[in-house]
Amino acid sequence: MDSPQIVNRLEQKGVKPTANRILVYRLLQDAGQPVNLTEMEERLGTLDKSSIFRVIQLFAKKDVVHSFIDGRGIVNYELCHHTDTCHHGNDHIHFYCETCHQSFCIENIHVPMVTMPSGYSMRDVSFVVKGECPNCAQRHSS
Amino acid sequence: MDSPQIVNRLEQKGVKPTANRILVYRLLQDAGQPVNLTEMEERLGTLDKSSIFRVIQLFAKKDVVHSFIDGRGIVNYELCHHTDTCHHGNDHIHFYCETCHQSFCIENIHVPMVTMPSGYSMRDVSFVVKGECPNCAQRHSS
DNA sequence: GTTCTTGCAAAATATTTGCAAGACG
DNA sequence: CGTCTTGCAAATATTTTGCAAGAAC
Repeated sequence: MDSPQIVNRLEQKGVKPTANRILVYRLLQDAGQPVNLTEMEERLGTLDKSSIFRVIQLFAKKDVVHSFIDGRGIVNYELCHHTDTCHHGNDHIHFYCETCHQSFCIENIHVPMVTMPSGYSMRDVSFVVKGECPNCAQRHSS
Repeated sequence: MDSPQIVNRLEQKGVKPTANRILVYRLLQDAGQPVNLTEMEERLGTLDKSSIFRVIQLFAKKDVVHSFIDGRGIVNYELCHHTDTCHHGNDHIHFYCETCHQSFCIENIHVPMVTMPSGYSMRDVSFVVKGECPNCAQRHSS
């Protein structure tokens, strides 16, 4: 996705496309997997942590990204690929590798439906599997 | 459960029953729902945070408690009710109330089985539903 | 020129460790 | 005595906010 397309995408979501926001969007896109604030800070050396934070907060509010808590308790962000304004949360499960501390989207496994006891409202769900990712498992055995 | 029974329980799990450990165990028992470190510190005014931390770390290692990350990214602990030494993780789902920030065990909903893509190992799972608990929902409507 | 955005600094929150004193056996 | 446990202080890590300067319109 080129810059003009990112601009379109952001405007579509009601976000004014500033330079920083385009940078953050591109980072999320290039990463291809969920990233946390510290990782974003490392990869965007020029941007201040708090600027990234405010961009990503805005993205979350405007449904440009989804966020979830990884297996360590750290917030991770990923682009929302849904069209238009989606107001749903996470629909697929995530995997957290306890060796390399990376998170992965398991897009083809949807979060199973559960029916909460009456009285509980359900605004979002989070299903995180912890273990070791294929990369790290291979490195171990070799 | 009285102190002698707590002592038995701890010894059964291979934990030497010191005064602090019995206090922490009783707190978890009385709470009846998952609690985090800060809550424990508040309720055990006399115990130092780091002492509680080391007790709860030991409990987790010895499978006296299970831990999970709540909807805010904060570690919560609950007693493990399984007999003997259990080496499984969490088997039921949790609910996190975004209003009162309390966590609840939904004991009668087991974490649904999922089959990860090949190459991923699966050591633990976490299924957290976020929303509003019955108490807070009622308070809203009244 | 008014509003929005950004960068720097620092506060707030949660977790974790170092170390010396004390308890226990 | 030697080991385990505890409390205090402080380090670390992550998230969040205050504020003033700068950019955008």
